[in-house]
Amino acid sequence: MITLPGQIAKKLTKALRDELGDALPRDFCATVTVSQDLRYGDYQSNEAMVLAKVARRNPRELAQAVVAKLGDMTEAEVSLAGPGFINFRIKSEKYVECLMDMLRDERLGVPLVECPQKIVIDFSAPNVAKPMHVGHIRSTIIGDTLARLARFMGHTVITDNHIGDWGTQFGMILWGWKNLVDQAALEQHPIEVLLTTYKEVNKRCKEQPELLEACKSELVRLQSGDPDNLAIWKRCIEVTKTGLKKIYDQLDIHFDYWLGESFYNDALAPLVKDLMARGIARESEGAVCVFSDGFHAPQDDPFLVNKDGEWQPVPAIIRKADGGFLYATTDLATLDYRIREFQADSIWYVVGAPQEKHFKQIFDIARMRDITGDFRHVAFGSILGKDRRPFKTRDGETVSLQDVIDEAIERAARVVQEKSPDMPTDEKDAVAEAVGIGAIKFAELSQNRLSDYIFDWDKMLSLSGDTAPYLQNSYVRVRAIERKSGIPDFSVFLSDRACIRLSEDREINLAHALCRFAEVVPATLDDCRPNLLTAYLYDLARAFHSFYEACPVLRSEDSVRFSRLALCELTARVLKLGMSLLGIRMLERM
RNA sequence: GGCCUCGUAGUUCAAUGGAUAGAACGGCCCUCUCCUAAAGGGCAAAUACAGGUUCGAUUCCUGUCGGGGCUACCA
Repeated sequence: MITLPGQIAKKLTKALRDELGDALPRDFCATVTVSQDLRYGDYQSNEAMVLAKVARRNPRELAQAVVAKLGDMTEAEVSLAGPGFINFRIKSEKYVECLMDMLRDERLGVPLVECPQKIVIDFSAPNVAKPMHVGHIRSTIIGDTLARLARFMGHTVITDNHIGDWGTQFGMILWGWKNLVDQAALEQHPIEVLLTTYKEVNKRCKEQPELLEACKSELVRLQSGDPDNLAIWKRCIEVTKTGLKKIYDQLDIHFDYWLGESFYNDALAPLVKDLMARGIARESEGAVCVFSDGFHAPQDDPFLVNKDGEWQPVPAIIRKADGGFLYATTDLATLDYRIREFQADSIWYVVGAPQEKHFKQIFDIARMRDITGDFRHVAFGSILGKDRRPFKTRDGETVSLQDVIDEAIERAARVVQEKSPDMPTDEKDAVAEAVGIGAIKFAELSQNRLSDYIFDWDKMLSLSGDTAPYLQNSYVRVRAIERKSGIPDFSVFLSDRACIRLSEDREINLAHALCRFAEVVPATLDDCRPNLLTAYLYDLARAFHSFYEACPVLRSEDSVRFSRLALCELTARVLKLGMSLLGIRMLERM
């Protein structure tokens, strides 16, 4: 199935080829975009103005010629405007056809990708014994949405939670476990005790440098295989995983694998040896490093930095002078494993923007090793505090993710109590959870992925305006209409009588919005930008609410009633599917 | 110092080089005998500064000012 703008683009491409002949590149494909201002049309193309330069022709004259070549289109009325815009106003019957197609299609018109890939998505990745805080929201929620989108588009997706289960924090935890922890309390509240222990040792280390040494030696003992320390370490991971899974279940986020850093432990020494043997890595100042191989121009080289007008090496260190391995070493082993064992075509790392250089180096080392694949660092901006400075993570003042979730559900519960006091308690709880968690996810996904944003309780947990509950409410409104319509099964009812008629402005607006779903979903995944989908769904819900106020459904008759019921049902389906791609639940009542 | 990134209504955010820069919150007006008012309909309000590229710049380039990040043994 081809989207509406896709059909137009195809014909436009042909018209341009007829007009320009060989001046057009062989693989040229015209783009048709949604008009910003609906007075000009529904879709527009700027190709004439862009290509006029290449063809050395007057843009308006070229556009004129292309419009003539297009002739009468079955899809749209074509017009020419300004310096060479080609505008398309979709014919009403074409919208009707599109809506009818959607009614019969489970995918609601969204095409599958032409070349399905196997994609490993690496996201969330919290550290053991340190609970998730607001800083983990972005990776966790964006990563989950990308996984859902990619699967829906037809890719094979493997989600992998690369937890930090082998870091230097274990020195402190081990020392604390042996010297501070009350074993009885640990049995009762393992996660809380683990956290307070870590915080306490961290605090003491800052005051007593000699304690830090004790912690380091605990770490060395762990890494050299001391059975006591290994047992404690394993117990920490178990406890942490149990706690994490509770949050993930609540968020409805699940992983295919939990291959943490420790999983790659045995692969590190051979990897470094291999890199040295192949001349990719060498010793420098006692450490083993990968330096630039001169493949890139200096300004694009992730292993060089300009200092006082000269290019200085910034190697990736893969083994410390003391023999220890680092983040980069583990990531190289991880990439290796994913390509070899998972047969991945592509790996997406949903990790903050500050690590851009790290990933450039990792991907470049993969190139040096002749490992090929589509490696992407899906970066995102930082979460800032009110003072516009990065949210601090080590001052103990960070808000935990669980607190954010609890607060969101609590706020939602108050609204449910206020709006629907007669609802059964069980349902109230379910609504509060879906609304609260939906609000968090939607707020996160509405942001431009790459911009920093300021964390604000009221904004993150807002329940009115451009938020998840606004969309959930439009779905609830449809469901209320459908319940009262007395029609038992909508899929049967709608397939029996194929007729939609659009006359009111608000019906046409709604129809337009519904048909756009098919083009928005692929675009969202192409750029890894969930905010395209949230913005679209909000637009759709707005069109629906507006339609709902002006166009009575159940009180209208015959074909109008049928037509409006069909619009309602399609709105519900698009909203439900769209929100499910964002990992947000819809409700029958609220 | 060098490199990267960001500066948009009072506030928080949008806008593949496109036409009159969109929303939300907050502010000010309206709308519940009517399918859930968690809603709808209005009003006021913004591209840091200075140049350049072109039919056209919030977007690309240069410079200035300001925030953040990175810049060899943390992850």
